[in-house]
Formats: sequence, C-alpha cells, structure tokens
Amino acid sequence: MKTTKQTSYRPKMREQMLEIATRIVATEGLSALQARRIAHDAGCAVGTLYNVFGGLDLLIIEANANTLTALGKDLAQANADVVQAPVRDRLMALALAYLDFASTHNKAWRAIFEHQMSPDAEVPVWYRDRQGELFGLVEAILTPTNADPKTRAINARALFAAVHGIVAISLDSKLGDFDYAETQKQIRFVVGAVADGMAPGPAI
Amino acid sequence: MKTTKQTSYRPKMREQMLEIATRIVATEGLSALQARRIAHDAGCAVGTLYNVFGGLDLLIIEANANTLTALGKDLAQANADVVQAPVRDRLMALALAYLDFASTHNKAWRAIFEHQMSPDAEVPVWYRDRQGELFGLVEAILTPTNADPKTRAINARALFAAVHGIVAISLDSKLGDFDYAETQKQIRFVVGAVADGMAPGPAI
DNA sequence: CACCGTTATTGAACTTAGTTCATAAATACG
DNA sequence: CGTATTTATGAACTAAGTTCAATAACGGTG
Repeated sequence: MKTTKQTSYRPKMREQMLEIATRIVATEGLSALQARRIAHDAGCAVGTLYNVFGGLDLLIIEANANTLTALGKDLAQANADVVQAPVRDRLMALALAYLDFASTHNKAWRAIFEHQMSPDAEVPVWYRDRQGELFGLVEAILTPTNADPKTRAINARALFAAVHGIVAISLDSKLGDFDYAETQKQIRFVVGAVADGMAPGPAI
Repeated sequence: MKTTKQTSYRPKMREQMLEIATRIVATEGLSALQARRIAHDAGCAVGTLYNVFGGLDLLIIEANANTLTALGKDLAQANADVVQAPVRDRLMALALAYLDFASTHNKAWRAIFEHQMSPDAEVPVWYRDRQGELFGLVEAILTPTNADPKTRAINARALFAAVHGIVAISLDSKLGDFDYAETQKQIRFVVGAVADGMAPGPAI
C-alpha cells in the first residue's frame, strides 16, 4: 500500500476521501468525521489529507458543500413540480421540501450548521456563494410580488430563515421529541401567513 | 491552597466555578470553556470539577441555564413594557428583544445552541423545561387569539422558532456579515405577517 | 489529644484527536 | 544511471476531556 503513484495521485485521493467523508457524515454525523479515520479508510497516511485538502476543515467544507448541492437539487425539484401554482403554494412546497430534506438527511444537514472553522480560518467564498444560491431559490418565487428588489431580497432571506428556524428547533433533540406532523403545521402556519400578507392579489 | 476544607467546600466551589464559567462563556465563547482552565481559575484540581458537577457537560448546561434565565428576564421585561398594547405589538417587541439579546450577549447565546452532550448523555429535564418556559412567554401573548389551545401552542412554537431562525442565520458569520437593521426588517416582515394573519379582529 | 476509619480532594496518567515535519520514497530530468 | 526535485509518510507533538490510586482532611472514639 505504499504510494502506487502514477500521474494523478492527488486527484484520485481527493475524490476518494470526499466520497468517504460524505458517506460518514451522512451515516454517523460530523463528530465521526476524523482525520485518522478518513486516512485509514482511504488507505493512506494522515498527512496526505493535509497535502490534498489543506486541513480537515476544508474536507468538511467540501462534504457540506455536497450536502448543499443535494439540498439545492431537492428544493429546485420541489419548485419545478409546482411552477405554475400560485406563489403561496410554491413557497409552501419549498418549505416542506426543506423539512423533508432535513429529516431525511438529518446527520448531513446538521453538519452544515454544527461545523465551524478553526480560529482565524475563513469559510471559502465559493461555499458562502453556494449557500446564497438557496436564498436565491426563494427570491425567484417572490418575483411576482409587488415589492421592490431590495425588499424582495430581505423577504426571501426572512422566509428562508424562518422555515430553517422551525425545522432546526423541531429537529434539535435538546428540545424534546420530534413530531413531523406538528412541524408541518408550524411551517404551514408561518409560511401561509407570510404568503398571504404579501400576495399581489388574493392568491387562489 | 491545599483544600482549606470547612463544612461547605462543594457548594462554594460549585458557585465559584459557575461564576467563572458564566464569565468565560460570555466573553470568549463555548470553546474557551475548558476543564483545566476552570479548575485553574477556581484554584482547585481538575478532578474537583468532576466531583462537583459530574462532568464538564453539566457545568456547561448550568452556565447555559444562566443564559436562558437572563434571556427570559429580558423577554419578560420587553413584554411587560407593552402589556396593554395589541397582540401584534407585543409579539414584535418580544421578537426584537430576542434579537437584541442574541446580538448583545452573542457568545453566551450561541453557546446554548453550539453545545451538545457527549454521546449517550441526556440533557437534564429541568434544562428542557427552562427552554420550554420561553415558548410559554409567546403562548401567553397569543391568549387573546381565537385559536384553540392546541393550535395556540403550535403557533407559539412556530413563531418563536421562526424568529430564532432569522436571528441565528443573521448572526452566523458563515453566512456573511451581520446587519442589525436588515435583521430587524426581516423580523418585522415575518412577525408582522404572522400577527396580522392571526388577529381576532384588525388589531390597531 | 492521639488514633483510626471514612470521606473528599488531588493531579499525574490515560485517552483521543488534530496537526506538523523530518525522513524516505517516488518521479523527472540530464 | 545518477542526481535533483517533488511528494507521501507516520511518528511525534500538542491540546483537551476524563479517570482513579494516592493522599489529605475530617469526625468520632477511647
């Protein structure tokens, strides 16, 4: 198992480690994502992880980015399924899809919020942008709304964050047992009220 | 500094360590709350922390409980300041007070959500109850609402969680720079819409 | 007051994890 | 084929939570 170096050791290792990390974070959560374990499972030395990714933080960021991508796909799909429905229904579908993703891929979803960079390290810009795209999905739905673009951006972020809060607190085991149906009701209550308070006309 | 044991070593140590922990978590955040440091600052051995609290987790829980108490006081005060205002205004005051607390006591507030018990350890029931009291504050405001008690509880939790989400995402440095005024706008947007969609009559 | 059994404190040692870097292996080049 | 350069390696270092045998303090008893 010593090296086997061809022309492309790092790219291969990179991909392999990312796969392993994505699998571990999905099945066992962020705390199981350990440097030694990744290296062992990938069949290389610990140092290689630092050569290839520059540190554990960056590997975690990449794994979380994969989760963001999957979440983005689910949300986009939920949106596509109701493109010609009224704004209210589209927002509702998106919010419920978020809940669905968070509960289905719970460990991976939590990792996005649990992880924090080690002191004085910065989250890469491309990662922030990836998160921003999710707000963009909501913002696009709000286009028919009679709010100016600046307000629309604020509204979109507010709505996304509100739904996130409901999901996050519901799924936080520190706060009691999770009840899917009740969480759906909470989402319908808030998203419904916000959508109704924003409609350009009475959305059927 | 060896012992000085009188009749009440543990109660004194307990109080002292809690003070130290509360100070550290407020000024430096959860990651600075380390067993060795607490012991050093309290002038005792590391083991004492385990004798007195049963583990670092429980000390953190107690420190966070202090933060919950402070938060509860601020929210109760904000509520008291507008007791005879319409429901909408009272909800708004509470939500903005939550934002104020979270940004003013940022490190301590974050610690509440950052901390997680070590595997197979359970959050004490009294701590959960303490968190539940916060929902109760919102629920009390919703009493004039024409919803049945069960629905009212759901609505209260939803509203609290929604505001929490807005505040949490705004204050999360991973998601960009914090803008107090914009966060207030987000809160006004969501809380306003929810309150309006719930009013027994048109609340002035 | 001295003795001894009980109880509580102590801190060195153990465990676990991230990170580094001198060494050695592999590759590229002349 | 030898030498220089690049790259992987993993033992060692650091840091932090946790344990527990040794030790000190306490309280009752003769």
